[in-house]
Amino acid sequence: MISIPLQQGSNAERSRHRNRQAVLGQVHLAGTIGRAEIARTLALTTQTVSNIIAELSDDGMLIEKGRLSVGRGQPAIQYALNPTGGYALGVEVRPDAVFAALLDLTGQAVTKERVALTGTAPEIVLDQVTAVYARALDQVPMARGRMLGAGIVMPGPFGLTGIAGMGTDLTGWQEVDATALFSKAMDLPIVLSNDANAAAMAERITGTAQEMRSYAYLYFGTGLGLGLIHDGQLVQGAYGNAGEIGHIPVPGPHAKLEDVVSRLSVQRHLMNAGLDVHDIDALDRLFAQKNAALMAWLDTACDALGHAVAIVENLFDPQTVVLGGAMPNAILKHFVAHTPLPDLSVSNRPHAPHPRLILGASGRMTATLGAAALILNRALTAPLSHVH
Amino acid sequence: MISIPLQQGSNAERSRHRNRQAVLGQVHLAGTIGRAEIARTLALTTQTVSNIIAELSDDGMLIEKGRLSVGRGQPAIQYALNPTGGYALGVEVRPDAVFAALLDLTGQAVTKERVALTGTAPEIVLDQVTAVYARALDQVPMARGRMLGAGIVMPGPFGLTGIAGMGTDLTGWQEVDATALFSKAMDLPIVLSNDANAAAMAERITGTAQEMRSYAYLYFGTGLGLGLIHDGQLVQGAYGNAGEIGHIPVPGPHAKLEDVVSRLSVQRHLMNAGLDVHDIDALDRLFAQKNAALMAWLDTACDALGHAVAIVENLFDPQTVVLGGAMPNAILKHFVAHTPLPDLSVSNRPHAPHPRLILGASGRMTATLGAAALILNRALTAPLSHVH
DNA sequence: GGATTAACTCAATTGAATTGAATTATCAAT
DNA sequence: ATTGATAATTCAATTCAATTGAGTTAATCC
Repeated sequence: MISIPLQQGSNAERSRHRNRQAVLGQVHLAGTIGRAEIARTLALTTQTVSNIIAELSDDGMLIEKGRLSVGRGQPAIQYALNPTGGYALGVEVRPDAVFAALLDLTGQAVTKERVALTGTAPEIVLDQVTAVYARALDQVPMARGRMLGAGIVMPGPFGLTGIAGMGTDLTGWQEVDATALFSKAMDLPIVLSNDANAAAMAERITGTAQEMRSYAYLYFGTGLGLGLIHDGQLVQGAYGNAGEIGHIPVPGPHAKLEDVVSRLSVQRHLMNAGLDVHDIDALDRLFAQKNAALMAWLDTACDALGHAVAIVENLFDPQTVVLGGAMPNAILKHFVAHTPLPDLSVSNRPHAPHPRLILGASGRMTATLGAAALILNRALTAPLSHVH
Repeated sequence: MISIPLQQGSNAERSRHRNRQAVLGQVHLAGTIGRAEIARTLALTTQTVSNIIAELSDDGMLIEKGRLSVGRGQPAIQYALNPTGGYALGVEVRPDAVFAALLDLTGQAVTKERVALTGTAPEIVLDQVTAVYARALDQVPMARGRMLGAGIVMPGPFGLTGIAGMGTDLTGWQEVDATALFSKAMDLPIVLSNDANAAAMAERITGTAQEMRSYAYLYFGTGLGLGLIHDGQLVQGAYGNAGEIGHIPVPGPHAKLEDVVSRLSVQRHLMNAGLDVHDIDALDRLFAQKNAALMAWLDTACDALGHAVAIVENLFDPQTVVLGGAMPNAILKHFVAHTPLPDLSVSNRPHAPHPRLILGASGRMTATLGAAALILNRALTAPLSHVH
């Protein structure tokens, strides 16, 4: 059950599928909305939308939310996503642990769990993931039979590339078809991605970028990742490894960007200052204390981040750049406030509709929640068509 | 008649339109192909494809090319694009001249023209463009009534941005809705883009990237541009200014990439060496003579280009990077052969299916032909759907 | 020469949209 | 308070473009 991009023709069945997706997407975007308005935005007739909504209500995906009177005419019956209408599992596999969360259709987490790993071999990981999935279903029996799929986040890059074997890869997984493996073990549709892509998608489903269709997300993980959303869909590249912004060369004594901007980088820097900091909370405390070593690192990192933003803006011309990831919220806020935004950029507009750099989700679970968002997005976003 | 991306539902009419596009796309891709094979790749029935092909043949878009026997069974009637079935006009507006070309449905140029400009004011440009369009229709009367649209290439960036007013913009056009203007003047669907995007699309329609759906194109223009093709469509960014790779900072004494890699850069460098070189042919002759100043510039440029390739590969993970533009072919070949490809890249694969850097179209008309390709692509490429 | 295979065609059916007419609920004007 | 305008909704009939199933044709294989 993998997702394959395919040049495919259209027929009645596939049209209906697309229209169901589009209707759900409009409801998600609006929060609550009436049929006539959906019909107008999708260029369908109200009758068609009525039929689809009846179907989706039967399936438990939508619920009525009373009537809303706007000016003259009969007030429109409002519809909203039914939270219990569908669930998505998000799983993040790290070298030392598996994080998992079960999200309802509206993107709310209904379970969260962390499981330590004794190794990263596929059998060990698979055992723990299926176990955590089973426990999630036990906690939320309603989700059984309503699972939309599972998003799996693993350290990229995927396949054999020039940056493989550099510590980011999960040992034992280089030659494995992870999608097929998880799909078989859990009997679910699987989407596989890296942390940055997942986090980027989370912003579209529940975060600060819900109304945007084109934006970039800079993700603080072990390294630095980039998630690109274009027309509401991830740009994953021809082989699924797009967004490895941490590996681009930067000016200065360091070889690559994530040597200066990443969790590993700050840990190394603090270690040189005699501080052994290994988790987000400790980092948060240091920041609250305005620790000199940390502040020095932040200065360098802000400059490098400005460089990264310059590249991303000029290459993609996004609506905005979102900053988030496995970092304390206060530090991300500091970055948003203090990163020097380049003048020489297509995004340096006199009357910009959005800030160029905004705050995204932070904390340990960001990528895990994003993994589930990859699945939810599939249910809620129809590919767009270009009309003339 | 502009192209607006829109979340839109599907109905019978729009399905048929999509299927016609997809059938034409398969014929274009294959050169000649039978109905049953098209039906298989598009997941439609042969009956449906038969009906669509009958329609397209009636419209003059397809022609029969005999039967092809492959093993057992009745040999399939082969179909090919009918060159005279549709035409696209490509227009490139430069500060000093307008270039135009009329392409038939297969991407062959049937007319080419250069018109000098006395100024860049919208009225002047519009007059010359409509005149050159009229002359093209006179030369190819068959094209009258069969025009698919016009692609217009103008110096970006579009709208007000941080890199506007830096010599790349066309004076008098900053506040103008160029698409509406051309559309009204010529009564044609218009696609507006920059030179790099257009050239990138040309490779997909007639060039070296016909079978690829995701690649990047580095374009030597006045500056250095980037065209991104993802899933067979241009990635233009939220405001249409994606691909301004020339403006990203580079290591070294220069501020930005196109200070080192571009036509302006080589001209400036040669000027410092006492050589006043202003056109492609002169540059070609210098290269043939292995001129020392030029060779020195090439060394620096190759390094910088390698830096650009590293960024593009790690951010997009494309199938390949195509190098082309308004440069002598021999020099582009030199770049392809001598640009140092970074080891630290997701594209550095042990068994790469494509070379990482390949040669694209070169010469003065590259972007002009590409402008027309933007229109042809619209007729030949259906957006893809993700099936599970 | 008969069996097999595959492309193609014809006619009937189906799925999902649209169309058009009728109904209902609200606002606005008299 | 009544009436008219407006907009959402529903019902029934229609239309569009696909699929389905049965037959025909033209090649290869044995």
